[in-house]
Amino acid sequence: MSSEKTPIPLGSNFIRAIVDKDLEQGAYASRKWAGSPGDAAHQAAGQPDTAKIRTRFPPEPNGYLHIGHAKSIFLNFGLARDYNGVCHMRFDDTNPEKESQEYVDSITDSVKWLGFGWENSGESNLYFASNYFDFMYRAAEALIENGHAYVDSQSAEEMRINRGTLTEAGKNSPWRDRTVAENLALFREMRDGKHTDGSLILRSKIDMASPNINLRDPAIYRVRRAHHHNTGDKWCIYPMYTFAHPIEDALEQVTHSICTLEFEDQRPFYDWLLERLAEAGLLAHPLPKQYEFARLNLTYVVLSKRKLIQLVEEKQVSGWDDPRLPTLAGARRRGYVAEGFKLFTDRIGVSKADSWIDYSTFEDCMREVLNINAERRIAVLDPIKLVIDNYAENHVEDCFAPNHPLKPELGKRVVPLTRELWIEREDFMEVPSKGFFRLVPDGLVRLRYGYVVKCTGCEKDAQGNVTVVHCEYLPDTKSGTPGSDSVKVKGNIHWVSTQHAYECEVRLYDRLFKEAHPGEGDRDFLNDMNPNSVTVITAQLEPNLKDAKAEDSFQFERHGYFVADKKDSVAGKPVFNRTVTLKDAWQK
RNA sequence: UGGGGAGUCGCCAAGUUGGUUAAGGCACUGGGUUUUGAUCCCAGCAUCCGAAGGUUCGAGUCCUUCCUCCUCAGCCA
Repeated sequence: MSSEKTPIPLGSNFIRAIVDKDLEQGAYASRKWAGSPGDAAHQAAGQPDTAKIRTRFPPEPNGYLHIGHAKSIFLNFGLARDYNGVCHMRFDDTNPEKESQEYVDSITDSVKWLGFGWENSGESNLYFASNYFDFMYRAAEALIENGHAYVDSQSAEEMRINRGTLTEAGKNSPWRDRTVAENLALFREMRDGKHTDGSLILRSKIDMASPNINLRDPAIYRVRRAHHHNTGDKWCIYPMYTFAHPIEDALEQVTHSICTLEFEDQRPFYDWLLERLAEAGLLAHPLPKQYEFARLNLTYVVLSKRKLIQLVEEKQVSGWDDPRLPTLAGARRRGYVAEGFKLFTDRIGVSKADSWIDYSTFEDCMREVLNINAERRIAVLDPIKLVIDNYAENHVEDCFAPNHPLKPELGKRVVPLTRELWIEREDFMEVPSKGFFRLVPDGLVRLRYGYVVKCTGCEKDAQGNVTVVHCEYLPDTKSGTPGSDSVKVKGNIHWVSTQHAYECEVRLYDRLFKEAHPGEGDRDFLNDMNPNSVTVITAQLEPNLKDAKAEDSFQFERHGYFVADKKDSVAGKPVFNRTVTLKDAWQK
């Protein structure tokens, strides 16, 4: 048995492999944590960090979170959870012009909704990049003092020209050799509001000939007179992402800084900056390391912030929480559930390969958890009347329907049976197509949880449309009675008593786009929108559905999963959104 | 055409230091169960790892060349 292979752990991916190795080698064992973010001196006075690893989820509060962010959330928070670490919730708010409290609120809501928090044993790991502006300023001065940064007087246009191209080296700025004293004075003037927006900029001094354009003296601090949602008007200079992000990670003692692939080229600067600050004594080793993974691409949706904003602003959808949008706020209203997101992220994995996930994979995950969690109810979405001609006119009879076929402990509920019922229009065919085994003239079918009935015919209007279907019931065949099995039928249809039904608005949602890759090639993505992405109907529901609370999910049997709308439901009068249909091997 | 990445079954994705039969999931296809044409169960599903050469007793894993795709030239993140 020496050749026994060790089983591959579930959810194994390259990032976990890195963490495993780091932990095994004790790469971060010497870290200290003073209970809050801070520089080398601050952390040195703390205790050995009990968190084995620290990760962070660092959105910019300039929009709503979407399904793509969910991947990052589960990755970062999930890693921390699985490795006895901590994941920080951090707002990367270094660009005041785009950010707002509204976005901060929606983001925290969504992350909590997915099941994560940042309170750990009395410590809140909710942070803002803007909390670190003082340190960032100090770090910038340290860079200047050590000859690693300078104030440039070139215009943005001049800088662009002198940056060179992908294949040609850039040219040094004529201001690159200002003295430390001069740079320091100028930078302080920038801070003190002595210079207009855009007139001066602080740049790191690295190499204008670097083949990596991100190393050609990247800008790190700009003058920008804008009100910040958090720091108000305290600052008129703001750090750039490139400069701010590594510092945020370091101050928070983050070990594994995980971001998407497009930041790969920034990693050399990330390391360069942190090393320079460590040399200056502002930070201590071990320093955080950046790792990149492939962002999520999902068919039939758009995840770009620009496009999402366009859909909302042009009122193509009802708002950021439109149930058809891939935003987490929209997904929640749609009835998608957090546990389904977890399943989804586990299922798609994490790698560096660009990939497109079929939207159906996402839907399947939702079906899978909803199948387990959602109680069953009966709903007739496209009603047509069925009359049981041999059933007593005013009789009301109790039928018993299990709340969940997989969970008998959830009990049964009573649904009233009467002479006139609503059934699904598509469950009757006067001339059946091949393979159809529901209601047909002279055919037998079971009224689910009730009796077997025999169809006796139908009535039609002047146009030939069926208006009423007639049948007769077989008295000994009631579900749950000894005789119920006496007659075997293949068809099984659902129904609601016309006199008891809850007439209700139901929104049938479908995909927002009709193309797998909206806007692919030179098409305008708006032209790829599905004109039938929502159909509002009036359905006939089983009466107790009136008591559904907002955000309660149900399986409407034989149809799919539906949720009582979070926004438009009122007590005693919920309205429902279709989350996802059931799989249907017949219609396809 | 410079730099940095990626290419394993229809869609994802494991494949540590080369070791001999290429995980797993989803989808799909059969069959069974079923008062949801759902669920569930069982079975099947890459002689091949972007291509071509090479090294080796042995290569998805090493070397060479080539191909394809993504990404970087904001005082955005």
